[in-house]
Amino acid sequence: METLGTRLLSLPRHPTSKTVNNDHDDPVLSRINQCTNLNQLKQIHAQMLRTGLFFNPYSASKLFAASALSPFSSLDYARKVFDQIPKPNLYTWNTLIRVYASGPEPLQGILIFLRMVDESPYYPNKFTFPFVIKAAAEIVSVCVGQALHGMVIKASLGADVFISNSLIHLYLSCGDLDSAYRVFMMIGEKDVVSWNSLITGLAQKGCAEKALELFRRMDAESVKPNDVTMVGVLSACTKKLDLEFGRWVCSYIERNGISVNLTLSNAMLDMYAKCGSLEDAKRLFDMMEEKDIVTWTTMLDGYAKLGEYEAARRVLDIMPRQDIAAWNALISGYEQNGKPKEALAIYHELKLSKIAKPDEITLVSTLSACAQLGAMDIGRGIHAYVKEQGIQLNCHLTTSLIDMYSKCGDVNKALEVFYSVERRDVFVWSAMIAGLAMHGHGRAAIDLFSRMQEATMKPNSVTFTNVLCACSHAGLVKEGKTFLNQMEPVYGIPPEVQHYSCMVDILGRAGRFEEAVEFIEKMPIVPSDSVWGALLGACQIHGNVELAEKACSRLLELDPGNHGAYVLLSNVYAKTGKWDSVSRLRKHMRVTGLKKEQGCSTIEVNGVVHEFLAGDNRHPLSKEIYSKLDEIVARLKSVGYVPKKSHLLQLIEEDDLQEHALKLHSEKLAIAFGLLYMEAPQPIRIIKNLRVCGDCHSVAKLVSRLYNREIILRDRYRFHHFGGGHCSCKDYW
DNA sequence: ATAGGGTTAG
Repeated sequence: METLGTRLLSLPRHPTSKTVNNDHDDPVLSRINQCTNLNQLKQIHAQMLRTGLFFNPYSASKLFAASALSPFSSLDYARKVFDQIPKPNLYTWNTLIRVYASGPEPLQGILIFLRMVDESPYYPNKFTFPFVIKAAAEIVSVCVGQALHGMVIKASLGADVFISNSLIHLYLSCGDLDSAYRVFMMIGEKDVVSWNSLITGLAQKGCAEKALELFRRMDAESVKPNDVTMVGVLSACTKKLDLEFGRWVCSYIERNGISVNLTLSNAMLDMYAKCGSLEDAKRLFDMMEEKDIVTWTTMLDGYAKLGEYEAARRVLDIMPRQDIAAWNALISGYEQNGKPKEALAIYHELKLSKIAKPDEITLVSTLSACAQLGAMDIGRGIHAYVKEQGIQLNCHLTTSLIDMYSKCGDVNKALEVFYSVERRDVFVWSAMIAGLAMHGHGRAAIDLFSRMQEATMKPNSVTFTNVLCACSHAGLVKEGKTFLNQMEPVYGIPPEVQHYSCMVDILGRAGRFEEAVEFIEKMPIVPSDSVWGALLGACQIHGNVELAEKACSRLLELDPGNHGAYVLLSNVYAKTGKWDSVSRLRKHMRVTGLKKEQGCSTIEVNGVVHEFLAGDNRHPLSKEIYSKLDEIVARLKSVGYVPKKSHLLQLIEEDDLQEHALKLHSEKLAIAFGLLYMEAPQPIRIIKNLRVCGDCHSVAKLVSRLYNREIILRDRYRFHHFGGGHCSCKDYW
């Protein structure tokens, strides 16, 4: 135990320096700077305690700085050193705040700052503020930031360019663009970092155009940009997918002799890849003498996002170290390009190989793949993994879990996740509203929207799409109108085309065609294909031939390859018995080479996803499935089921052939398969890529009664819960 | 008496 006594006893061992004037004069202090590992530093620490040198605040500050800032430092050890120092000086306090601010627990930086103000004799100085403001930026606290900004002004440090630059960074990281800009304007002598802070922050916050504008102004005011500036500018180009300007920036860098370090090369590489020029990316990649893990991952991601999966895979296989980001790039490449099965295969490979540990991003991508596929067993497995690993649910992960459970058909489980978390951002709320909406719980979705406001969470444009979608699925016309009308005046969110589409859908489903048409004519933006699609969909439900033809032709003007439009129109003709028109349409489709998108149903049994196409024999158990289907149809007919032939797109003359074609619809195969191979109380969950047809809908209702089985069917637009002969959509879809 | 702000991939 070191005591005051030891210190005094040891003092005579430093006869030449009663006060230390220069680090080089003192052999111990100069040794601190020569340490190359923690053990050496600990030996000096021990010696300083023995000799008492440690109790000189200046000497202690030197030791502490080395323990906190040197390349071999450890925060744990640094903190122990700090706690031993009886009277840390201002430099020591500042250094501790600094290391916390850029470490894993920035909040500690703020708390240390408060302790310093409270218990030390020092006032924060011009060095303190940049560190503590950095901590506030890291925890994204605009309140703490504003309080610090106030202290800066009170301390008459408002003119310090270092502090101002930190404040710009802080305000931008909290999304307060106006304040950031105000601070920027107040700086008398802006330096290159002032510009960089603003440009980089704007680029990161999705204001790419503003960032580029600022870069032009910087040029005009002849402030010389540096490499960091160019990284920010390239990042803005990347966000805008502006290859042309990106190329110009690369040549600007060359022309102006800006030093190209690894970070800047990586930013250029990312710009080329994300803006779609794999050739440029590949050329740069091959030319780069120094590559780090970011270089490899950027290249991999570029290939994966542009669908060059083999090339992406090759990069993964040859890169020096496969960290989790590399795997994530491949998984999300598949998942975002609508290849969820491939995404899951990579995830499984990752788990088996144990090369890297899945992180939140891996899980978010994989859950999204599960949601696309309706693979709930696998999704549940991931949820279990999250719990097993003690991973805290952040808002991203919460949103993904809610989305996965909703889209896999278990909205109650989604609600359970929703209620289990403490933190809910606008995405979490919106996902839950969407989940309720797609399951037809329109009222519950709207109630949740009210609760969201009670929680003072500001809705965004997506929230409103989901709320309007809820109104549509539940047939809530009046409510839908109210929400749409409130968007701009009450919430400051101008309605976009998807909101108008939802409103047309709401009016159309309710059969209020005149109103719907008038609404389209009066809407303040040009109606898109989705608006006409919504009208056409409503015409199908109500069998409105005249309007269907009009909507279809408008839709085809905007999107000539939309085969769904033909299917819907054909359905309207069939529903109203206009078989010659059906025939004409068929012929037209044949001539123009338009094919109906193939219907496909998937069902997951024990973690394996089985896929069925209409009339398909690919399944190894195909024979059993078809005989089960025969049995089902026979049993249904015995209680009076008559196949609804109007739901055929093909024009088949003979009656039994028509019936046969209907029987082969993929969702019926999946139902038969589910009845055969899924244990009784568990519901049969099916995902269909297109809208479910009326005949399959009736069959599912009857099966749910006669076989006493719950069937949950997700089609392209919503969920159908069949039970006891009824469907949750109340035959309104 | 020591020092500070802005940087790329998922």
